[in-house]
Amino acid sequence: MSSLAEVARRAGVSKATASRALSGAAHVSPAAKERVSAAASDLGYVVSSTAASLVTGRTKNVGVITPFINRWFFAEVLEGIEGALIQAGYDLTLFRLPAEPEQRSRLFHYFLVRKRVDAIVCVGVALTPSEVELIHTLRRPAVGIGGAIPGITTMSIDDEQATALATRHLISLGHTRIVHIGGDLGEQMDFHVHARRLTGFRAAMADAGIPQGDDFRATEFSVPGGYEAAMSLLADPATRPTAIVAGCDEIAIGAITAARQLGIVVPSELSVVGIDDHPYSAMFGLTTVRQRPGEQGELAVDLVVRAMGGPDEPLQSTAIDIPIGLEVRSSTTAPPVSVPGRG
Amino acid sequence: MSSLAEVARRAGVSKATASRALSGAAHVSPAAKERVSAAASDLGYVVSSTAASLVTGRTKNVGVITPFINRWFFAEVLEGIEGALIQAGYDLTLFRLPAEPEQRSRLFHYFLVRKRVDAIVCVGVALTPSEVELIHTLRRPAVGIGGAIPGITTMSIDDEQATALATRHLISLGHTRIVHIGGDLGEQMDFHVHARRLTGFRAAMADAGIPQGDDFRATEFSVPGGYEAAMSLLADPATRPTAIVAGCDEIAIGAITAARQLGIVVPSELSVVGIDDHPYSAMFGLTTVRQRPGEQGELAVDLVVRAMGGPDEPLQSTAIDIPIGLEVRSSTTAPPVSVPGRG
DNA sequence: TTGTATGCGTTATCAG
DNA sequence: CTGATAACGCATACAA
Repeated sequence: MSSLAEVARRAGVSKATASRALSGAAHVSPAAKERVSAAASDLGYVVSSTAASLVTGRTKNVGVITPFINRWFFAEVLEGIEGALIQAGYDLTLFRLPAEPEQRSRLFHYFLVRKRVDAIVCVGVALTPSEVELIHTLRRPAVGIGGAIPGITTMSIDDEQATALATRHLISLGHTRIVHIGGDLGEQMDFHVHARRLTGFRAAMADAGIPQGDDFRATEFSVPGGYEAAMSLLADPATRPTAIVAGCDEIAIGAITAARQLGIVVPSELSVVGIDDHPYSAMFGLTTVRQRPGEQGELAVDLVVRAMGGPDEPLQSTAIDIPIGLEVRSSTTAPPVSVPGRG
Repeated sequence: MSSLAEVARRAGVSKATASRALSGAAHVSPAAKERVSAAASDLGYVVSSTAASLVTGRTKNVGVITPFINRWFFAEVLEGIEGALIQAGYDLTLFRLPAEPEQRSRLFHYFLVRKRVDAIVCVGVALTPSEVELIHTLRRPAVGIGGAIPGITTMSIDDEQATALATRHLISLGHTRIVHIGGDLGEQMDFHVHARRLTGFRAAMADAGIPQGDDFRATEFSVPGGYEAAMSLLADPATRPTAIVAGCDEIAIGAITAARQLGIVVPSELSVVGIDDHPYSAMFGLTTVRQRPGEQGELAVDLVVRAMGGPDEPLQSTAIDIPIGLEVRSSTTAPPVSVPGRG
């Protein structure tokens, strides 16, 4: 309510020194500083960030774009971003990316562009070349999480390596009849993660010289999705695999639930491995490939904050590879019947 | 980049008419309007929201405060809020409420106060009287979700009625040995929902004249939490209950998983009912009490948007009761051994 | 219908 | 170290 002018008057100084005293940017005599702070707190003064932004050109606010809020990976990233941002003194304005191209365009050209944000963090959205160009003309640092985007700094796990790692773990245990339950290739997310995870799975199988037949089931990236897919996959004892590589932990958990329901013992009769290290995985003893989305969010904030602070050295257009690791629990073991091994 | 002045010059009009043409607020000749829009799109002009805010005093931005992002209820509410807000032309800046009092105070007195938001939506946070007072002196409409707050408009389900409804369902089926697995009363969330749900459970039991003994287990509001609690609760066949009222669906799902693991058949040997209607509930056939968090978020936005649009008629300080309903699936049935009924 | 002029609340420049 | 003063980019009251 009260303005800087009132604070200055009450402290008996000019607006300029009041501003300097409050922002702490320049040298002000201790006495003046003291009087100004006292006046400010008396009046309950708080800067108008809009006025400050108008003159500085900086908003102390970063925009986050994401297609989902209520999904584990995205929510986790968002939490990481939020924490890091508020610690760095920035606000976070949240934009959910609409699926429809027209709405999406409106987001970029109307909401994002009004000089409201100093930087942009995209999670799980593959910017189009024209969107990248828009961001560049805005001269705002941007970083992406979840996949590589030409022209901007991004970070993500290597999706092919993730399923490959999981698959090799199974193969090293002696499995050869392995099926991948992953995301629907038609309902791709922005970075083709479904396709990439399938590719990694098949590459690992091929590398091991394992012939591939009916090796893939598509389903929703959720527990019910994994449950349904596994229910049909495991129904026939004659044809069912000895191991499953799930596209994510939620699918894996659904598959384990289905197996239990069908009386199939995990891991002695069926091994299951997931990707994520979801908080629910430990309870199911799920062996999984660990990724820490929250830390990815924090790292992204580090990068944009540094880019905003420093001079105009624009963020390098690099694709950072987030390390992954295999978390071995009790959902994987050697297959029930001995199969011809390789060593 | 380009300013209104440039647009005006290019269109051959004054800044005033350019402004009027773009905002569409006042009458502008079709010809002028046409030229201005053309000039604006040629230049890729976009209003500076900070400059506009400075003069109008409105930011077209609402603040959302929530203690969690990555929990089903909160994320769901957030999605509802986000969608409604963007449709109404507002941005959403997200604040996660820190647990520590000092950080919390900083959030309110520093971040929230800088004339950045036109309104506030609190999700699952019980504002203190002084926080309510702060919001009132800011003269910003505010609405809360998740519990009643004296002095501001709030909405929530009736937590006592929710567990009471679930419990009565079980009682009507003939159960008398019922246990409530709910949240830890020590780790209360802001609105004492754990305590209120326990109260509703016990009230329903008392109303039915069922004597209560060891009738409550505290755990974490999560699948693993429900799993662990149920594992120990159900271990002894001699003492185990015939039915469980879970504090939320995730606990219920954990309990069902535990029961299956112990070879206890749901529902013939054990009935389980939850609260929420979580997307995973259908897969487990979980009978539950439905609440739609997303719709609560949308309703909250409706209210604040209306309050911002209209004159200074501040939001009524009412507590809106969100309707709930029982969703009967296959996790509940009559108890295994006949017990003395009442009718 | 249109143009002119003013002010929103700060920060930054430049003297002093 | 401090004080005037000029922007920042826009919306509006007022005059034409």
